[in-house]
Amino acid sequence: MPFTRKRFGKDAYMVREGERTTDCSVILRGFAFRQKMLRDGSRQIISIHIPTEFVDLQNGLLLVADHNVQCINGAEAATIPREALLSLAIERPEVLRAIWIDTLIDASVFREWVVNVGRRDSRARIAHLLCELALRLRSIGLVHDDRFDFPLTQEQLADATGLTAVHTNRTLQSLRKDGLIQLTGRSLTVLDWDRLCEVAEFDELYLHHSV
Amino acid sequence: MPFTRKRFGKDAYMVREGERTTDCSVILRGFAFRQKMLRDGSRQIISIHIPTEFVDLQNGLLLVADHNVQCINGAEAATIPREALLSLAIERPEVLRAIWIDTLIDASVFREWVVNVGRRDSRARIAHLLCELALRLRSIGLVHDDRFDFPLTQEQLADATGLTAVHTNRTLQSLRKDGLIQLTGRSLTVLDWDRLCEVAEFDELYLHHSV
DNA sequence: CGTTAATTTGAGACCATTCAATTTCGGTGG
DNA sequence: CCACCGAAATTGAATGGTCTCAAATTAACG
Repeated sequence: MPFTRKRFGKDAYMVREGERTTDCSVILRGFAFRQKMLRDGSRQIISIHIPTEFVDLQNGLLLVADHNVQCINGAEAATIPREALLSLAIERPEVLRAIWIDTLIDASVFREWVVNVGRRDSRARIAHLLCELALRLRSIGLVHDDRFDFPLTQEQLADATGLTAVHTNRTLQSLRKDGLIQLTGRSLTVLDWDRLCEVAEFDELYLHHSV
Repeated sequence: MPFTRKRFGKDAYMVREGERTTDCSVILRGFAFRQKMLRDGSRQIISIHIPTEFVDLQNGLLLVADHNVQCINGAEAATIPREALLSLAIERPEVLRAIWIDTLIDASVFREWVVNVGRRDSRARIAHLLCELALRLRSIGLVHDDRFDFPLTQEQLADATGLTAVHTNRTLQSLRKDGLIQLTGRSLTVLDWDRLCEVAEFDELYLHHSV
């Protein structure tokens, strides 16, 4: 399948809202997130994406991007022209199936994020985001001894959880004080997985890892 | 295509979280919504669905439901066995394309809801939900003179916007006082579409109606 | 009509925000 | 290697939007 390898610098945009879409990208290295900006300058991060994941599969059929995709500390991606992906999907049903499942799981994650920002308090919100990220990173082998790379700044974490940076800071301190996590620099260690899940009311069903 | 016509009573569950899925349903009459319950009894409504829409297309490939689907004031749906839908999709690429687009737009709506509950204040949240619903209802001809059927109770509206019922009530009053909407019984009239959109910071791009 | 569900109102408390200042950290050049 | 710099993290204090709880009013329904 034809693809182009692309490098993105720190905080670079991979897709911009309103742009006509032409291709889909898989992250090869680094992290990215989807986000929307509001007029007052505030930002909502909608999902975080890790290597091996598509960040914009919807570009396969939707002609205009409805949100931004931004990478975090520089990333590398494989960009595939829309037509190449579509024709492969039509030729090989198992590819189509995989793509569709990916889309469906994406949607499931979005639903859980609605619940997260809509109904959980600040501790649970942040804990939930960490649980999700830990599990997804584990599935691609990027967690070692309950420790993984956590590239988000506290401001970005705030934008992902619908909180302010200040309150995110205080909430993280609260989680640390309780011995749930350790967060230094860009490295996060889950000290007590069970209690973290408990605080987050985390149920991994929505990730559909078994499918 | 084989399907069963099903009737659902007031507040009846069409799909339950954790259940093994077997089929997909299209709403023929009435409204439904997707929701998740938290342990403390609080509920987050994730999306609202109107006639002609699939409520659980993800059941085509995901084997376990990750959320509940509940109808509002009684509804009627056409239930299609998973296999029938899948084999039709494989036979006829244009059907598959339509199904995939539907899934993608669904996901786009979820993303916008994340933004809504994550970053907008109570007035904007409710206004935004109303704008979205009005536009979608208009596209199937259910809006007349800027008036449409609004079946949600204030408690359900609260669960959809991540607010409490009390605060939803006060916010609705505020929108009424400003002459933006009229809401009596189960009938909603948009009195000033432009200003309502303004309050909501509504941009219909994410609905992808042109695709 | 009677009964329950839904809406409305009031008052007080609290979680999260805002704004501003300070400290720490990571990177860069002298 | 250290001084410097900007970004990120942290702290404090005051404000405010939303919540909680409880009661009263209105609407819906058999």
